[in-house]
Amino acid sequence: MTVRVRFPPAPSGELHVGNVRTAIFNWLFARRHGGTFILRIEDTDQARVVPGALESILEALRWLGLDWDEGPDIGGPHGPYVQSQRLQHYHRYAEQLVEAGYAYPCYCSPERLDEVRKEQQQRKLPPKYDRRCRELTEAQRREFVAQGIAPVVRFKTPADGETVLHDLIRGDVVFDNDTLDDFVLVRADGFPVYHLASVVDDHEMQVTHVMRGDDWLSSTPRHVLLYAALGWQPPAFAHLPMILGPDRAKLSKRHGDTSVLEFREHGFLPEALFNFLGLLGWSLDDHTEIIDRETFIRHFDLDRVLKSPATFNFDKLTWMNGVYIRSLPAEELAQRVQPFLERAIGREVDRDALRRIVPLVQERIKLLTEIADMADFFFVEGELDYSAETLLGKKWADDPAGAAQALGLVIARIDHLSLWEHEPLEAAIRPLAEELGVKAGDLFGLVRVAVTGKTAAPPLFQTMEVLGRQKTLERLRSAEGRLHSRAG
RNA sequence: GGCGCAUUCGUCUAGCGGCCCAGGACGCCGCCCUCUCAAGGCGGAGAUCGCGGGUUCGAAUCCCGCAUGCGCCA
Repeated sequence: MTVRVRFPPAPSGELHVGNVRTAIFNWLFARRHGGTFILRIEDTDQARVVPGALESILEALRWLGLDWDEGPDIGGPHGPYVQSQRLQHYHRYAEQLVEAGYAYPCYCSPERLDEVRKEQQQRKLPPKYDRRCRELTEAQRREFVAQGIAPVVRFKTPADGETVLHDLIRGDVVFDNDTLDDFVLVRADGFPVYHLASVVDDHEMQVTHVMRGDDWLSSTPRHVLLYAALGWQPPAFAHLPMILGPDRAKLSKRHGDTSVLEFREHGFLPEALFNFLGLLGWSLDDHTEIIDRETFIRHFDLDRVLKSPATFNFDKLTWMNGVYIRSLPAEELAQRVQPFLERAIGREVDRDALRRIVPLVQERIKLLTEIADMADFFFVEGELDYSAETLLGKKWADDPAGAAQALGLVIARIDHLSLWEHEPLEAAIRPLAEELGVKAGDLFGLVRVAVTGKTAAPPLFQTMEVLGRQKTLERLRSAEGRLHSRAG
């Protein structure tokens, strides 16, 4: 049997990291077993459909490198892959269920259902439909039809017995049928409810494994019952542990920036997010943390999926992102970082210049966005923005004249260097510290602020090399000048 | 309220009866390297394995209760 799995997002908002972990596990399972990964759009709840959401979901999946074999945009042998375009399928089976006595039309008004529910709550009973329309006579039914009441279709849940769910991750889970409701299959507006639509689609699309969040576990007995009533073989079920926010509640938009595309905006690499999410609820062994896509595919399986939920650990993701950034070829990192830098400084940057800068910052950034803070000074024209206090630091705070003199000497030493590279630069400047009777670090610190405007920056001499003779000297003279005017 | 699921360092996890008075990773702390910041190296603190009963020569690992958390149903 060849594996067929699906990922069914609702186009009601952006794809968030909790959902996408489910997509990753499904994708991995399909790729591991040479199976098919199906993308299906569950938009039967039309009121919740958000314009543009579908496109952004597809974009997020593509960004993470999750490709699908059948789906709304590419079609496939079991299309269409959008539920709102499949209504006739659901109606056909709903009718079949009614005719076979497994379902019935219900004409109860929302008001009546509300009253029933309230009364049950008062009597501390579980809220359940009281099944009043289950045994309507033909005459009563005709009467409702004559009144023009649009019915919902309800499933006739067995009053007793139990339904067993064989879950690949949690084992057998048993539900008493009397705790189940006569749930709605088709709403009054003719749209099917999730349970019907997903069962029908999973069957017609020949899905072999339903892997979804744990939050669906409680509704699965309904699905099992539906499969039986329709005379179908149910797929295998695997309920994945959920991802929690810092407050240990199911991760959602409420927890802030949880959308996949927002992670992209914040400078995370797709391969890092993929790695991190793939390790939430699954592990390769007792020590491997950095796992590339191919290794995931080679080893992923359900037997190492955990049962317990996992809290999303932002710090670890950030660390992992740094690992991936450091492992990138410089050329590639330059390419990835370019849009973030351009956005920060507000103009285009030259790729060749960036290529020379990247090696200096590569092991200093954990997020692509950090390129801005780390390298913007390379692109500043004219004066750098820093205070005299920053320039002088602790060492020179009481001796601006000394600092000015030191800068003057630095300038004199490097002004006419024949080779403007970091080694000769260092060879020219380092001995000066001893001559001045100051620690090398103190002299370098002064020069660093003069050249970069920052106290924390990439290595000084390489920075000077990349910055170039002209800009470096300009900045040193500017700093010297500021100190003179301050001292004077 | 009913039903269901889960419970190992702060967090992600290893562990499937003796190798564990519990291993790895993130984070935290210290030291080293060092021109700052990082990266890297070394070391440290951190879990009576939710609690209580069993079973067993022996339990984080098996069984039963309880507690707590979460989810679903409206």
